[in-house]
Amino acid sequence: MTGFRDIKADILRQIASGELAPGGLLPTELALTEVYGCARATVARALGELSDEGVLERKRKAGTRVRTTPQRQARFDIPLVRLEVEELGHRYGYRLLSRETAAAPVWLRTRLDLEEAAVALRVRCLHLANDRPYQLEDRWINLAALPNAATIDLERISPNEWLVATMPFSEVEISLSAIEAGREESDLLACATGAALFVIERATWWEENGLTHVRLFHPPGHRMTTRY
Amino acid sequence: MTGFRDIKADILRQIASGELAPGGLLPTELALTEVYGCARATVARALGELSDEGVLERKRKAGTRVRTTPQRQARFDIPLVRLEVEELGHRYGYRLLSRETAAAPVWLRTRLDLEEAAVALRVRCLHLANDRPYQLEDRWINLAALPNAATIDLERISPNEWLVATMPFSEVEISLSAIEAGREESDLLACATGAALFVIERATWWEENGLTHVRLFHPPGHRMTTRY
DNA sequence: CAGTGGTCTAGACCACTGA
DNA sequence: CAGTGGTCTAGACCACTGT
Repeated sequence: MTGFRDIKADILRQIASGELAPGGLLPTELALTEVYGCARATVARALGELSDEGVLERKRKAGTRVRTTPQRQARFDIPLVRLEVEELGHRYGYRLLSRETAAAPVWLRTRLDLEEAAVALRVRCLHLANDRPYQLEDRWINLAALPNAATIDLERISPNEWLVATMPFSEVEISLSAIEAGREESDLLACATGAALFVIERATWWEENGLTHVRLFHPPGHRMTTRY
Repeated sequence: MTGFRDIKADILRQIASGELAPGGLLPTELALTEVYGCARATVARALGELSDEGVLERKRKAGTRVRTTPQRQARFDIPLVRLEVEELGHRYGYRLLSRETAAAPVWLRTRLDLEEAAVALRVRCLHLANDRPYQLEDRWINLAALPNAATIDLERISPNEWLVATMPFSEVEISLSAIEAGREESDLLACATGAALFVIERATWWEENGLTHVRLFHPPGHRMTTRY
């Protein structure tokens, strides 16, 4: 019995072993049904998935080729902080640092495409693993889009968690970078001023309306890892 | 005509609008064929893809549910440095810094599961964008697995590029982090000592054999971004 | 054990695109 | 314009798993 997984595995094997060179042309789907003794839909699924994964390149009439430079993609899971901490076997803790309503600063308006008069809720909080700082969250919420946010009891539930449960989103932009810890960040994260922090930045929209922007700071040594 | 994309879009819309609550149960595939007026395979494809994307959760007999905490995944493309630079509209440059053969240090042997006597080629080079440092590459290549590496003209082609064209791989681990620039890194990347560098680390195996390990350092301000 | 998803088949029509 | 992939249909059998 030849399943679509078998076909994928066989093609990957052929690429690895050199039988299929980068840029090389594969047989047509119809020809492959005879090679593998299965229906065309099965071959189509195998090739289609390999194409999605960036291994193959498919064009009508031109056929299916092995990508010359395999489009490597790294997929990272972005779980809730709480679950991430618990997954590590640590005790999760949460502390609200500050919460204030203010006019949205220019950079935020630019980033989320907000109106000039936009008002935002700024929340800063700390996520702990075994009582040690794990992640510092600095969030801005567009109150025009999410008026309920103003009434949430943020002492008990983190904005992260509330938003995930509440908010639909249509578009997300995630950005990773490194930054030197300022005086404040180093205090809160219990590290040296000037230390290298790993920063995850996320902006979220719903139907063209900017909803929220958050910067998540991790203390030195933090790693985001994926394997495939 | 109802295609699988239409079905996906409609389900996402229902989740966003609240018609389908997190944890909520969807109708069975068979029931949905009547809702959308299409074959079961079409519904199956739509639900299957949403499941792969982490929006839905499917179990036999139990049915299909909306994930309570949407398993958000961020996909980042990891292209060849040269292409990445050219994509930005900059002129790509490359400079070989050093190249030496040495016994593999302990951390490398541990990381790649190498034998005690393993010998490695260490290559350090700099990738430039418009003559300014863009990425510092510090690579170790396991010569037992890739003996050809010793004979490559690394003045002309970067190890990155050579490996992509030459090397099949079965397993990759990518790790992102932030690190303070040491004296050497800051010199080469034209930034201050102690500046926060964004680091991409990648280890590659082929059939249980460690092939190469590389650390890619980016100067302050560098961002890795994705949108979906 | 019965209901649900997971996969496959054989056939069909269409859209795109290279020759 | 002809060949290729992209998608759909109607039907089938199976594997898993909750009841």
